[in-house]
Amino acid sequence: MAQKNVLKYVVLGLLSHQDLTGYDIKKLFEGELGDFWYSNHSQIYPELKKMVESGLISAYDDTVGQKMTKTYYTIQPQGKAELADWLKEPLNALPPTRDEFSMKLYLLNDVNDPLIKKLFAEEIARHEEKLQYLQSRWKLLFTAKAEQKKHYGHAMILRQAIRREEWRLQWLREEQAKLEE
Amino acid sequence: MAQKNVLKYVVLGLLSHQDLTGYDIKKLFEGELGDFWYSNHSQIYPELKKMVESGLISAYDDTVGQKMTKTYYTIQPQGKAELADWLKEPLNALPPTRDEFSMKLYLLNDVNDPLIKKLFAEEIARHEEKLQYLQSRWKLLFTAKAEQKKHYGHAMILRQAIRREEWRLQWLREEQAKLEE
DNA sequence: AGCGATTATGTATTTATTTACATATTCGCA
DNA sequence: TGCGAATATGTAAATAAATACATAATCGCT
Repeated sequence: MAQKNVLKYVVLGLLSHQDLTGYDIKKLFEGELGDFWYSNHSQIYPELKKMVESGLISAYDDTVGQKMTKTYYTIQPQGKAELADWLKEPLNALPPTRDEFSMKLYLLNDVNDPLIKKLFAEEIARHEEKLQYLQSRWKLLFTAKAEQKKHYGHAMILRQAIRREEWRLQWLREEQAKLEE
Repeated sequence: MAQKNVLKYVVLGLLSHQDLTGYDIKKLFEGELGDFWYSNHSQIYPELKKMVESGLISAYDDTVGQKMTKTYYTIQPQGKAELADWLKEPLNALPPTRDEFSMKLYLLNDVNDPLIKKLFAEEIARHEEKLQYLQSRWKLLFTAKAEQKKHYGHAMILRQAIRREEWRLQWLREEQAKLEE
């Protein structure tokens, strides 16, 4: 199960700010939210359907161009109540960490195995890439201080993600340096 | 799919050091490996069976007491080859982060919502607990410097996990302090 | 000798998630 | 005006993972 249908609450949370289409939600996961939550559109659309059926949200259509309709979803009182409950509830247990990089490192084990250096180079490269992306997001969204106050939670978790990447890179480089000795 | 059957390679990696039973593997996941990889026994036993069928590993029985048999698994040449291939392969794409704490923070958004403080207290408590556990593991396994060399990969990733928790706690406490202003 | 915790191994069911399949319209641009 | 990218929405199939169901022997202790 992994996460006790957190997607439902994430969707409720997003809809509690404004009406959105399934596509909007998909775009949010691909963009600014992607570093904290993600679901494929093949999960999003059925979930929205189920939520309408259970009365948590309602739907209305809008027309784009000549014939294309898009469906917006609105949170309903029942949905607001469930969202509030979830926010109050204690956090679920931390899901088990599954880290392929660490696992390979553990299995290689021998300091002199040339694959270890390759592994570090690879891991560093991808975390550098991620850090750059996150920093560009920060610049784009929160250069204006007023925005940091307005979207406090968002600013906080973006700061956290940036820190996480910086720290990971720091550790990776330290260990890499040790390997060179 | 999430992880392209990494469990198979993890099992191969573990068996490349020594023969193990399914229960041994389960115990490793519950113990020293649990911070880097984890699977339930309901996944482990069927996976071992499949691996025997495909010739990656072989099985032999041992008797405990009067009638209890336990099954050990041995890596076969084909398994060694597949393991070596996997270790050489580039890492799979980073799985999407799904962080319930961050998600709640994002959704709460309002600095003054009293739930934010509660959320931080909770998150700090559980990371403190995890850090303590990891530190006790380090003490137990690597107080002797010789062990750090012998199990280089293991020492490395345990250090990393400890760092990760320390850093996360540092960030959490910083943000918490900001909230008090 | 008995009892509870641990060892040991499995299957069944449900849920979550990914990948692939599938289709149609609209927007921006050259 | 034509074409490719983006918008928009779905379903199907496969895999990964969690939870629940199930059973039986052994070890350590009192």
